Amino acid sequence: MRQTRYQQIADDLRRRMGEGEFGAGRLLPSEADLSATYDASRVTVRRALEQLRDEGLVSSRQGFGWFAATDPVRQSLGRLGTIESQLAADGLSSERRILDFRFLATPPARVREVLGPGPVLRVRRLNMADGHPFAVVTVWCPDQYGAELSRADVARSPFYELIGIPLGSATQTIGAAAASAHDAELLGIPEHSPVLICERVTRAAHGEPILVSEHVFPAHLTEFVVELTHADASMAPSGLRLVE
Amino acid sequence: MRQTRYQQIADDLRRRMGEGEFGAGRLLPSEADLSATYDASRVTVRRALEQLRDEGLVSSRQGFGWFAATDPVRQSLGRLGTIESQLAADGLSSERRILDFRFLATPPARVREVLGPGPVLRVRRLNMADGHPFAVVTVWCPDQYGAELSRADVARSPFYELIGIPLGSATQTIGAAAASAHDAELLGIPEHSPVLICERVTRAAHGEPILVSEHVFPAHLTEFVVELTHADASMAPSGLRLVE
DNA sequence: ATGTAGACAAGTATAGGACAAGTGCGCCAG
DNA sequence: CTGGCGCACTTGTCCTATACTTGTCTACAT
Repeated sequence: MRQTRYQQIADDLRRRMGEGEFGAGRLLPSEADLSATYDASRVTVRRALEQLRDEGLVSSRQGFGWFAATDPVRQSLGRLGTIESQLAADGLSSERRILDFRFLATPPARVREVLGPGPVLRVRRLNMADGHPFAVVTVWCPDQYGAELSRADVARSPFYELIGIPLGSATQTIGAAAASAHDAELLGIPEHSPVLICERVTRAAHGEPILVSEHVFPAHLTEFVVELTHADASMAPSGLRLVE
Repeated sequence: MRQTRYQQIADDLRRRMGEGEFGAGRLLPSEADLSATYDASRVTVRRALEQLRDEGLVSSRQGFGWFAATDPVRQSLGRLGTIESQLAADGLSSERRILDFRFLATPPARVREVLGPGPVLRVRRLNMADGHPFAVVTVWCPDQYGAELSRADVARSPFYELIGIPLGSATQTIGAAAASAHDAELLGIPEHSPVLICERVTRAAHGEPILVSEHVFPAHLTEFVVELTHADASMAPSGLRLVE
């Protein structure tokens, strides 16, 4: 047994919810039904459901049942899956609208810090989910790798596939800020409303940084979920650090 | 024999783990299984596993099993340590100022969902770094565990130490919002300025949720860092999900 | 010092069951 | 048509039992 049974069931339910099988606030099958379909005891099914409840994906009412906590389409993006893959599973459009595609001789300071002083390709795009904008993404990539890419390439495929070299580790930084006028307009939210900002430095397998990306999400639409398999020795959220 | 048997086994297990045979928090074969496959006694297998435990590669729980401790997210989060330890390393003071300490007969709905309907202890505090506030923290804890705690206890020690039962996993949700008037005043920031909000459900080793906590940080002071040891198959930040 | 073999205690996961309490719905008496 | 009752079904909470796991110990061989 590689995993506990209730975790397998929780994973499967999470996946099924992600595929929209249980719609907006709809009821899930009863514990008895799930127990039968998974061929597991009710205790085990309950443990799986309770874990999903801890994650905020479902709620329950005695005598009534278990139901998806929020809108299924958005709910679909469970746990550590990626948004595009989840949307694809839903058959929903996850369109990448390219806003800007240009080579910069002198990148911003932060990008130079990571990628070095050379020229870079900067691509700015708007990610759409189900017809609505949900992220403004900017990607910086060294000239060397970006030179062979076309605007059409970038619109069609994820960036990482186009680079053509194996990726290694990445460092992801999550912060918050007030929306700039520009981002607010693109995302259809009021200026200065809160946004989540995720900066990511992706490195090649050999360790050299090859991509810097910044994702801006409306705060009311998005949140990050991190599973910690053993609780940290502190009440403070893990991974947090003070900046500047 | 140039090497001891248990060192050979430890080396082999280390190699197998390095090849990803036991990924992220997955269970290893039981001591009995390993004993059979390596044709060694259980004691010897244990010595090998204990060596790996000393190296931080695996953990174990009685009655459950051995599992790989190499979850990239958790590892990096753990490595970063807590804010308090960072402050201590910088020679800065950190203080916990208790704002409120009371028992609630009927907790908020979200807390009831996780902890159950019973009464809870709610502690609200202001975390200070170098004399400046940097977090408003609210912790909910079942009456059962909170009954023996005093206000002084909570001010002195981290909550997790006071509960006195071993902690298991946790689920951490990171989002952003505009600061409420109350939080803004406590943190010394303008109302509606962006804040990072981290909700955390901490479970005991046996899986029962025992703590719900909410941390509110000023966005300009704080960010989360997540290390991914192998880049995800998407440009989208890992762990993100859309909500409501 | 290292390894083998075995026995026992303590903890975990799961199955299966019983019962209480809450919900929704149809039926029936009025 | 309406109100109330009962029935079927649901979750919430307990219990026992079993199989399996790690933790710990003793005895013995190399």
